[in-house]
Amino acid sequence: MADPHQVFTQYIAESGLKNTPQRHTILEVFLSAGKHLSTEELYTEVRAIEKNVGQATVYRTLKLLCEAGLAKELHFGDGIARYEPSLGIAHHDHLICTVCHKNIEFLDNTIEQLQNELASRHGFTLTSHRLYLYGVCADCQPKGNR
Amino acid sequence: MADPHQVFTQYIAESGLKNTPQRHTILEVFLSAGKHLSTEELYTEVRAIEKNVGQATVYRTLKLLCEAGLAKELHFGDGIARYEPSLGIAHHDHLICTVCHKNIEFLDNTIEQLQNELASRHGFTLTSHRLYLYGVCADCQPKGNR
DNA sequence: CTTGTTGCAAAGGATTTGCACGGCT
DNA sequence: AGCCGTGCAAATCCTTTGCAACAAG
Repeated sequence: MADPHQVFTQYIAESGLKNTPQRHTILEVFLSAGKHLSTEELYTEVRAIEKNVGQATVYRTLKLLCEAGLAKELHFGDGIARYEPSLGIAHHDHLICTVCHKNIEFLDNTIEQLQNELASRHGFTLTSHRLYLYGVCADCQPKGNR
Repeated sequence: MADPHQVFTQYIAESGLKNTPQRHTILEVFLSAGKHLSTEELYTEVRAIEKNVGQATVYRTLKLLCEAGLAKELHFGDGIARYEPSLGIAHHDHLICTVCHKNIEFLDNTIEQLQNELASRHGFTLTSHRLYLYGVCADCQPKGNR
């Protein structure tokens, strides 16, 4: 269970929306990409399969996927939005190399818990959070070790 | 010491740049704002003092301030960049209300330390990080307590 | 049939850039 | 004089939106 297409279909039905081939193609490509995709990258890959898809549809569908809880929007600091699948994927944060843009996903339960405590201490009901660590990865260290 | 104008002047000198009235006016307004400013807000406030300043200069100066370590760029998720002074201001993160956009600054040393450990565990040299907690503040809770 | 959906192109909003003029140094 | 900085407007970049044709329920 927890099949993304199924979840999507259900979300669509519940919202009175419609099930179109474009949407499922986009979801398909999005899920199988295996990495964070920008809208443009996703658009390009989708176009490789189905040429009759406009970028507007990719933007609209990506937004839909976020609402359906199937995708998460990420901002790595370069001004363009990236997306990653989120269904059945454990929450995690990102460690990003500012040189090669490689990124590592991590999860630190202690940090997560501290965040929740902190929010409730301020009377907030936490809905989401984003933690981005920017640095230089081992391969990109200035003192060339290679 | 650690007078921002002084730091700025020094940075400018070291970089072979020039000391202009616009730059100092912008810095002045920026420092005295006492809150996070978008480029447009800063531009508007600067214009109230000196009408002969273009927004391009505000953008350019803000970038300069970031390079000089006097400002930090923030992204609250609405697609527009905001800035806050950073010189002599302790590092902190942000807790943002998704309803009224009010934001609280906080610092949790344990979280900070865990981030560093995490980064070095992955071979990264951490240069900066951003932690954004999004939620609903006490005043904006759905079940109207008022 | 009714209403949501699509692709295209135009519109938008934020930020950047080209350029000729003006001002430090 | 030389060079950086400035304002203005045009240009970009990413994303959204209007619209007429189209397709799903």
